[in-house]
Amino acid sequence: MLGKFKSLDTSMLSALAEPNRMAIVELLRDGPLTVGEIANQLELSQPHTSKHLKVLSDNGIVEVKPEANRRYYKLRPEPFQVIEYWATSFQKHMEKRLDNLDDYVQELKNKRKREE
Amino acid sequence: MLGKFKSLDTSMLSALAEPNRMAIVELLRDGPLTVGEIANQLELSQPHTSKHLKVLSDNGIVEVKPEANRRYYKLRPEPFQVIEYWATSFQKHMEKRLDNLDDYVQELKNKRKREE
DNA sequence: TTGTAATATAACTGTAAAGTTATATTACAA
DNA sequence: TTGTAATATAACTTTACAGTTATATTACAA
Repeated sequence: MLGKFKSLDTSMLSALAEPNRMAIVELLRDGPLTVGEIANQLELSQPHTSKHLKVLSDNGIVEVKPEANRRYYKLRPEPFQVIEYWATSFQKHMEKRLDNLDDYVQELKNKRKREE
Repeated sequence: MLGKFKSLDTSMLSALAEPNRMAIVELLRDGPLTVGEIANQLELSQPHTSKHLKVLSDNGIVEVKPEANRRYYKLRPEPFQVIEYWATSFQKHMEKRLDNLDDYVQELKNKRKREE
């Protein structure tokens, strides 16, 4: 039967689904940045940026490295691995179901043939 | 340099990030269902279910097949392919950056050695 | 043709989250 | 020790969206 399936954390998805946060994440792809650098590049206010970073941080998408009075934010790789794994298994599951459907149809055909 | 990168559609992500909608999507993994069947299984009201299905439909995550006065909703495979591809490229991009960083550090070391 | 089942949609309410403004905290330099 | 730059956070306003209630639409069966 169709195998067990790990659900994807929807709060983590929500964190990524907000456009400004997605923009932050894409910025950080190229390396760690401070709050100020992020705010400048995306033309967001500092408190706004901090708030978004907190959401990303609470959901394990970024981590902080304090350095003097600056704070460097960088991406954690795990969430992206989790998402990739989820999408992959999801598709496998769908394909498998279609295969099973094929088998079922085939089975019906064979049955009919045997009864001719 | 780091290659071009296709952004992920955040509205599509938002559609998936709502818990009830994620539940609907996971239900539909196992095959098409009518609105009523989904509403029953998830214990959602009919209008509520229709509303969520509209969001999923507007974002290309499901498609409808009317049959008499029922409407069968089924998953479209594309969004999941897109998400997988996005997560994969994202990770590749990050790894590549780290490799470049390694190269850079190595370069600094060589330089220092030559200057000894 | 009337009644009913399945679904969509409009109109509304409540709440959560985005975004702003003002203030607190921390580290450092003059 | 005072001033300043970088950041966080509290308090607030506004907006978006989840969820409900009531009604409209469609297909079919009696």
